[in-house]
Amino acid sequence: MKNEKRNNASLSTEISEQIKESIISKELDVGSRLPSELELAEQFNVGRSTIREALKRLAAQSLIRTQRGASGGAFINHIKFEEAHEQQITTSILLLSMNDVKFETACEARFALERACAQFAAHRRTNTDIKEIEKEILIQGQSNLTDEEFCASDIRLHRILVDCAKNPILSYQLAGAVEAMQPLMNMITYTVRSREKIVSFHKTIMRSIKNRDAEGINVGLSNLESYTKTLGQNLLESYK
Amino acid sequence: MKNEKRNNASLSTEISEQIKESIISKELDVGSRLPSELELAEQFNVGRSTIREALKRLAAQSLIRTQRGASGGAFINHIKFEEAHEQQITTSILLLSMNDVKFETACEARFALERACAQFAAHRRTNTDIKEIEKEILIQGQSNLTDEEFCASDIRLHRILVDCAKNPILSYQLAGAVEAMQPLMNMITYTVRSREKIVSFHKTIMRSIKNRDAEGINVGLSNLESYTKTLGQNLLESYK
DNA sequence: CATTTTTCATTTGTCAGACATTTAAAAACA
DNA sequence: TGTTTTTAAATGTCTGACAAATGAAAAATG
Repeated sequence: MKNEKRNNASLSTEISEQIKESIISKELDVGSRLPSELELAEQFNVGRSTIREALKRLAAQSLIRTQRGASGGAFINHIKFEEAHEQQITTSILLLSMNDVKFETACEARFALERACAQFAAHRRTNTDIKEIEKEILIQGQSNLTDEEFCASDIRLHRILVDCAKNPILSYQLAGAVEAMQPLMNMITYTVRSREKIVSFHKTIMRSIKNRDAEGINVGLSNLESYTKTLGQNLLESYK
Repeated sequence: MKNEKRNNASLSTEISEQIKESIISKELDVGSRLPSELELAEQFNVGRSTIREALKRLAAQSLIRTQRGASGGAFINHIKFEEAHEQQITTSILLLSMNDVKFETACEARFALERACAQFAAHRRTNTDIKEIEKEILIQGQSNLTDEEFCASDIRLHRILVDCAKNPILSYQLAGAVEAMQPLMNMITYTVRSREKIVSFHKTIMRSIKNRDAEGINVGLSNLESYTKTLGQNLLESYK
């Protein structure tokens, strides 16, 4: 771990950046323990609170986890898909809501990404996948379902769809992207309410997956896309 | 801002979570200022250092930025694509390197995502895009190029390719995914060295973009994919 | 009066020392 | 040997102090 000064950022920022680089460059192994806060403070020649603030920064990014007590300390964290996923979604949601992205743009991106796994999904879907999708479609048909429950099931369904591709990286990237756009999508389904049609699209897509018909999946997704876009447009015009 | 206690996490974690939710739920507007650290400490009934650690957590996620001096403080940050991008890449790189993802899986995901924008790229590419791609291809042909420079140009080229789709969300998601996999990819190009072939694939893809031939782009990307996979396999077997 | 300089109050950044709390290992004990 | 107690090390928190930055008000200056 080096000990140089670079820009004019705060000490705690610099220190956290240095440790971060050590982690990324694998100077520090996963699971290994950092020196105690007191030792780090001596090494970097700063106060303990400065070190603590640096460590909190790293903890916020799941780069380390801390443990209290004897033989406790800060350990290099093994980042799992779940954690990374959570973070990605939070960031993406904020990004979308703060940069007034057009609904059309978000919609286009979302379905383009989903279509990206159609080919794999058609080849690799299991019977379990089909059953799970059927389960969600059944749920979505219940008339006593709240909007929240319907949307939650919608998210699950699309996630299963993505998981059909049996590529964890694809799942990670896509699930993040799709879920991040869901708040925008929910705005639509909450207001316009068009469950029957959406469910019918889901059914079509499901049949294509069952038949291992990649092109059919793509068509189904594209249909759902244009329907969603229309809904979005109507909603927008109703505000004028 | 509420003031309840929930789980058994540390105070600073809880406080940062509470503020985070206030930001996501838009209780707090972008650009607005949080109370000063002293005021927050009083509000939450904790010491100032606890508040500071909570704020550092939020700063690490780009949710707030802090400014010193009179009328300084912590401000809700407007997250821009650039920042979110950086974070996403860091997380993804660590995720990939820590979860021993198969090269084949990463490769498949990467090119599937890139193909997702072929259709749009074919329709929307501008002449400027073409020029920029040609520029990178020229660079990649230079024989005195270091491996680092070649890889950097490779990244830029694929990023331009993605940007051809003129969908900022697609660009954000894909560029993140593609760049995160680059270290794995670099491992290949560094060792096996086969620039001529890669450049020839790039040229084919470029021609398809120029001709607005979406299918051609897909074929070109798929060819590049299978070639890259072969290289990866050879490299793996040479280690046996 | 207008402009420049100075002062000042506010706020974050850092440090030092103290105590609380947690936890694993060592020591004492039965 | 097995159980309980003690102890030491580490993070978590609080307090008070000072440094440094910074904008605004006040004062000095022409």
